[in-house]
Amino acid sequence: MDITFRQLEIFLNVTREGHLTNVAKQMGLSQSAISMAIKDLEDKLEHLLFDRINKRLVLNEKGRVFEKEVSPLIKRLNDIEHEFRNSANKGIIRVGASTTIVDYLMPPIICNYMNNYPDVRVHLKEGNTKDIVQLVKDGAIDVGFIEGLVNDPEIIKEAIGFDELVVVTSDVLLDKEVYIDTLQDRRWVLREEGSGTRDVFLNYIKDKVDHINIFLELGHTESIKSILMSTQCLSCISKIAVKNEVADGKLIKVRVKNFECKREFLMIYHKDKYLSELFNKFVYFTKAMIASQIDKI
Amino acid sequence: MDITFRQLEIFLNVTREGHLTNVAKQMGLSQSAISMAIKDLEDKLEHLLFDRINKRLVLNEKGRVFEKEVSPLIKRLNDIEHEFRNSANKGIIRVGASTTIVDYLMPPIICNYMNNYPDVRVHLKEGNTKDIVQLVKDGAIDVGFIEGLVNDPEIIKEAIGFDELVVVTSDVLLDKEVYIDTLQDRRWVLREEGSGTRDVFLNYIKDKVDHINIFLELGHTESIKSILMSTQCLSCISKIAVKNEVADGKLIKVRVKNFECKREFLMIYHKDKYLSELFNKFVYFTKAMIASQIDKI
DNA sequence: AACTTTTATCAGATTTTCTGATATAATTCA
DNA sequence: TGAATTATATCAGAAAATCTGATAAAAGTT
Repeated sequence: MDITFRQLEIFLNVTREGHLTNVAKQMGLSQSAISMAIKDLEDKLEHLLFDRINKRLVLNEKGRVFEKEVSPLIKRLNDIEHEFRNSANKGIIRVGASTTIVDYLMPPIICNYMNNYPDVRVHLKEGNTKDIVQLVKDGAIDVGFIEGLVNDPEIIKEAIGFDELVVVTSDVLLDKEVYIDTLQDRRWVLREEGSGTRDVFLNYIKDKVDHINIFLELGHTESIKSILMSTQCLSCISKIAVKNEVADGKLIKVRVKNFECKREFLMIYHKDKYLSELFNKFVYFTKAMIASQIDKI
Repeated sequence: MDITFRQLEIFLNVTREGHLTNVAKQMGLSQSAISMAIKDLEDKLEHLLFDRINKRLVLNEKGRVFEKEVSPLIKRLNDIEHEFRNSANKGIIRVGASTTIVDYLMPPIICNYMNNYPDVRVHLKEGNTKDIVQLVKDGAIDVGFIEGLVNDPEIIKEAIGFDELVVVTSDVLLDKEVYIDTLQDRRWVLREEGSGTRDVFLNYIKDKVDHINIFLELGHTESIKSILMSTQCLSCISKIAVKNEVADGKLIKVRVKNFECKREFLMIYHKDKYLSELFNKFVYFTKAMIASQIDKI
């Protein structure tokens, strides 16, 4: 019904050889198979491609353009097929990560990974924990890194490290030991609803304080840090996110008594995900890198 | 045994649709046919291309690169096939022509033809009559234009116009009526052996003179003209070749009495040549152009 | 829990492709 | 010149590939 790959290969061989018989031998087929394949191709294209001159088939004016146009494509397709078969380290991996991880852990990891696997492209998607879980469930990403909790029968999760949320501010008066309830009426800047960081914090303190004064909600940790540095607000965000600012003295880690707000970083993927060599290597590499990143803090 | 065009098309459709069932409907095939085609492709490539997540097939990290690489090639192949079928005016025509025709008739014709048929490439080969005949017999050129005679059962020939050989010089003393035998001892510059022009001239005068003083033999008509203009030698070459120089007074056409050395221009092609629409149009166009060119002289 | 939807797989039907024999046509050789 | 050789074309039937319809399996929906 349609032109086949095979016919094009036979065509190109005949083009090169000029003799059906040679091509037949070369390809381990009968002469009649070659003859019929060429005829069929000509029928389908509605033009003769060869002039039958003496005992040879020579490309005619139409066949020449066809050869010229088709030949590089077939070569390329053969290359792709061959290359694809023996290239375990080639692919396009889609990764999703929630905000803190995207901003503070992933960039150096991806960068390092891509240096080690130059034929793998990594697409990085950002989203809150809920978004990332949904993307994994849809198969829109291969693997997700999240800060929150999941509980879904479709999803396989692996803990890859601990994170700690700390209370920070630029108010020097708070550079001392305090109890959390003495802070509950100060102006707090938190991440927007749906954020894992926010949920974990609010969940953790709900037994310790009866309310908290949420003054501002922002989508990005970086914006929160900017606000903190220019006002006397407080926030509770990942230790990793404020590592540099605390070291430089731009922000102060408030020493809240009995406050140990930890959470896990999780790697998640779909239970039906086929674990290709490439995928496994990526996961292995990334887990190792994240562990070493966390250790540094 | 090998990956087929069909499988790649099915693969790309599944890629787009995500559902085998939809693709099956779309392509008018059963769902199992699609399923088996995909499985077979995966087997041949030795990698899974899709993750089977819930009721859908979603590209995995390997499938994504394959899709990215293969998709443009398949699109291009489909385009070529479609375009080729309905493009009567596209091709690569190989033309051979002997020296005089190549130099003085073909250039404007080819140029004009290519303006009218922008999708046809013309390859022009030069050679003496014998060479051109052999190229036609081998099918290495589609059509030849020659000045000499042929007689070969394989070759179809058509007269396309008359040419006249004239005696020319820059010696002003010869601007008068003369007999050929009064010139035989002057210095003649002729084309090399094997040239149609030379053969026709020598054959024509062999009954009129007993010898001729060949002073110099050159491969190209233009070189002969250069020599003529800087010495007082004579030559006998095509009227067409010296048209401009005679008009400008740079060369003189010697009025030799009883000298009418004519020959035919022939168009030749192989008897087994398939006369495609494109070929016929080219031949028609070229014949008309040559006739009009010759008329101008 | 029953129904629906979707993919996977199997055996057999269908279609395509290939083979082996033969026809045709031209060239080479005796 | 005529026989042998060499090449392509074509045909009928064999072999292989592809497709269908039925059924299984698995998950979502009602």
